[in-house]
Amino acid sequence: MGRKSGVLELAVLGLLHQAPMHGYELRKRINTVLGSFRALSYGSLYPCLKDMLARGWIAEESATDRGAARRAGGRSKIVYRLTAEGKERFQDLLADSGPAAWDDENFGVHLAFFAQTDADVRLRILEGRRSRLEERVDALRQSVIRTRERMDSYTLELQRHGLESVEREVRWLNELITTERSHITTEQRRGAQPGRPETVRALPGTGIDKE
Amino acid sequence: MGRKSGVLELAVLGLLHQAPMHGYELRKRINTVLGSFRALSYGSLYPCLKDMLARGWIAEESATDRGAARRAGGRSKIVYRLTAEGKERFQDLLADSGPAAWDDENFGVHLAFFAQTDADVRLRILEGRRSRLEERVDALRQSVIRTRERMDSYTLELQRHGLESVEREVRWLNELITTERSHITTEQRRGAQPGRPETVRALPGTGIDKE
DNA sequence: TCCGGATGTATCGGTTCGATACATCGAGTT
DNA sequence: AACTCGATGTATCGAACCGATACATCCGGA
Repeated sequence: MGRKSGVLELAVLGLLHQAPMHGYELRKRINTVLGSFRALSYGSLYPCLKDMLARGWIAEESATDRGAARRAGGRSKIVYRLTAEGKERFQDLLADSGPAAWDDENFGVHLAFFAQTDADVRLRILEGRRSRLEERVDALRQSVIRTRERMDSYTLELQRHGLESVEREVRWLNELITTERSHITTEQRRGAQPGRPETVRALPGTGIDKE
Repeated sequence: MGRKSGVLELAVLGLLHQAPMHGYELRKRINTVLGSFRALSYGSLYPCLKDMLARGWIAEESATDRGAARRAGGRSKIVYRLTAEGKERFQDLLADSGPAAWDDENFGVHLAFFAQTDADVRLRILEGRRSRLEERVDALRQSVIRTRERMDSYTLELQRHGLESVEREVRWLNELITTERSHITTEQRRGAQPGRPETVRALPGTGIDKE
């Protein structure tokens, strides 16, 4: 039913880990927060919720809302929350820093919940993602060079733009990795416990309005 | 069957417009040339080809290859080519510069075959695409500002990066538009016929290797 | 008071993906 | 010469997914 690659599950788990909420709210947040990486429709969400419910990862917090549910069936406004198993499952999925976490969809979701993992996991994912993108850059460079001159300039420009986007994302990852490394070293110097380095703040260049 | 939005059809039509080829080759080219915008699996391609065949847009050029087909069934290596109706349909789809051509998937395919259309169509599509992206930029800016401070810096950085990508694409479009406009004016000055401005060359900054 | 839009749950049809099966070919290996 | 291996090539199937839609409630403004 809601089988897929698990990325949807991770997203739901992560959002519910922050606070209990409705399916509606869940969908909205996924589409804004992870918008660039992942879109989601109700046709996927509700079956997925049903699955996770059956597996005991989440539970209904039947709020029944403002007394308006006595009508047919009786159900309305279902608030979901994480169970203990759900939290466990969330940590498991999040801590998977293997190749599965490198690719487009998975990486975005992992990054969105980075604050809930350990620094070394973050670093491994970041570096894995980077190597993945570097492979892609190589392939694209080959492709651009090969078709250069043989194609019209529009096709070329299209490919060139695609290549540049990936190159730029690699540079972005490099910044993140640098920041991450400095966090780790300062952490070790202070002898902090390796578990939850309270929400890291001040990544470089978080100013969107300087243009 | 192969209904969808027509973007797949346009891609196939466009590639066959350049040269007849196999389904296999078709898939490869779509995934490299339009790679960043559109991926395609055989599960979509072959049904689509069957449809277009039935509608008379393409035809088999039963090459039967190197005499190796007498075995079971007798078919192997099917080369497809465009029919007259196919070419017509291709021009129709390509000339559609309406809102349908603004969105992610459609735009990439249109751009890839820009050399086969008129300059004014190109300009309209480019500008439409830009306005579409500008709307998205507005929404994202709102989103970033709204969640700023209320979220951890990773989520914020994720959103910020998404926003920056779109902003950069707008800038890219601006360059393309400028180039396009200059083409139109020089064309008019020379009094060229408004039909096929032979493959435009030398878009700005086509150097990929300067880093 | 009535309308429209946001909130909210849920499903259905159709499209697409990913994996796979099957077969041939050329190149290199032993 | 036989063998393997990867690229080429056609084709399909089940599962996942999207987009549209139906239905209902709530709230604010004309």
